[in-house]
Amino acid sequence: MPDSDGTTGPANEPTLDEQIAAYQREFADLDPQVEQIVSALGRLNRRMNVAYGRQTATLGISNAEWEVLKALVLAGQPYRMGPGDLAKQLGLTPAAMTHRIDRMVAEELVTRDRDEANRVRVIVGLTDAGRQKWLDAMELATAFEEDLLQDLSTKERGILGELLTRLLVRVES
Amino acid sequence: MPDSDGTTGPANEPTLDEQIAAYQREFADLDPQVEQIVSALGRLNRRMNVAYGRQTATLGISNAEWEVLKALVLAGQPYRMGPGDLAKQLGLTPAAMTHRIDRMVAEELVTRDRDEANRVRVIVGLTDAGRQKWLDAMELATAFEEDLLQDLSTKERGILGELLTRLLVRVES
DNA sequence: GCTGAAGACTTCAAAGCTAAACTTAGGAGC
DNA sequence: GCTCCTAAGTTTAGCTTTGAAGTCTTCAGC
Repeated sequence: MPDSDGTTGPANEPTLDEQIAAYQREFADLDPQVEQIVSALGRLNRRMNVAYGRQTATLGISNAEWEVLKALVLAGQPYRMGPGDLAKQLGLTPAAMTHRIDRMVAEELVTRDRDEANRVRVIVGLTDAGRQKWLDAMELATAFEEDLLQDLSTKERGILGELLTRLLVRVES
Repeated sequence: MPDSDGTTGPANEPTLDEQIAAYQREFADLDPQVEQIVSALGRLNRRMNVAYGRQTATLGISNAEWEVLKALVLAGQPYRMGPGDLAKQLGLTPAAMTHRIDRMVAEELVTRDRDEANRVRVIVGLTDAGRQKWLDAMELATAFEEDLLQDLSTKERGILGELLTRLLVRVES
């Protein structure tokens, strides 16, 4: 759902094809095939994050908070992690994690306790309300994702997943 | 380049497979195929942005500034756009655009002038130095992207590009 | 059992973003 | 040719994140 009305102004965002053509004009040795993949990845992701943002907003949380809930659920029962590990997974500084946890504790999505066995450490735990928020968000997200992939057959989905995973393996190793 | 040394601490980021398995445990009606695609997309994009960030940093600019340069080049000769149109393309508020242009004018990457034909409007233009930065960044970026796709054959690249484009069309229309 | 050092947050100051109020130029209606 | 309205940017206040400095455990060595 972009501003599909052409009435907004003179400069609409170029289409993917226009974008690639323009880059080729400006940078001669560009591989259009590579550019198509990379640009599509970037644009897709931006659109998806906007969509997720709209969904989490209807639940009264932010995408940032949703990320924390995801990490805690991912950790599995009993849904506990240290702030440092959370920060690493989310790609944040420890300072940002401290503040984010502050807010989420105030909203009662998570708890923060000192680890009695090792009082340097802190343990962040998911509350029931937090787990429920994650479930609600998951419901919305999976519906959106299914809709996104609607035009792809099961076979095509398999191929796409496999190709993306190979790229990911290359970047993460 | 993640923290591939396991020495960093107890909680390493789960692999994609572990992540999907965990979500399935916690959310029964999850389609693993869909989840693989969506999660791979998200993780890929995060890694890529980190990589781009390292590259632009070596050129003395930020990813944010690079985005502005890209938009101006994309507009084509004579590389001029209004702040409002820039903001729309980059997904920023006009306020953020004002500040970002302030910084880039100070760094002499762009110019800001009032449109004499319509004095409500402002015109942001690319300087020669700005265009050169874009070229330098493009050089680094294409090398990285080619490396990222190294394991995919030409045919596989074509398939991937086509599938991603179909998803993008669905989200952008 | 003291002391120094390392580790795990937290605090503080500064950068960048958003939302909302404000300023100014251009047009429409009378 | 005023007056109101709209559009385009800018300014301001508040929030989130970062980087650096600070605090408080724990542990290793003596």
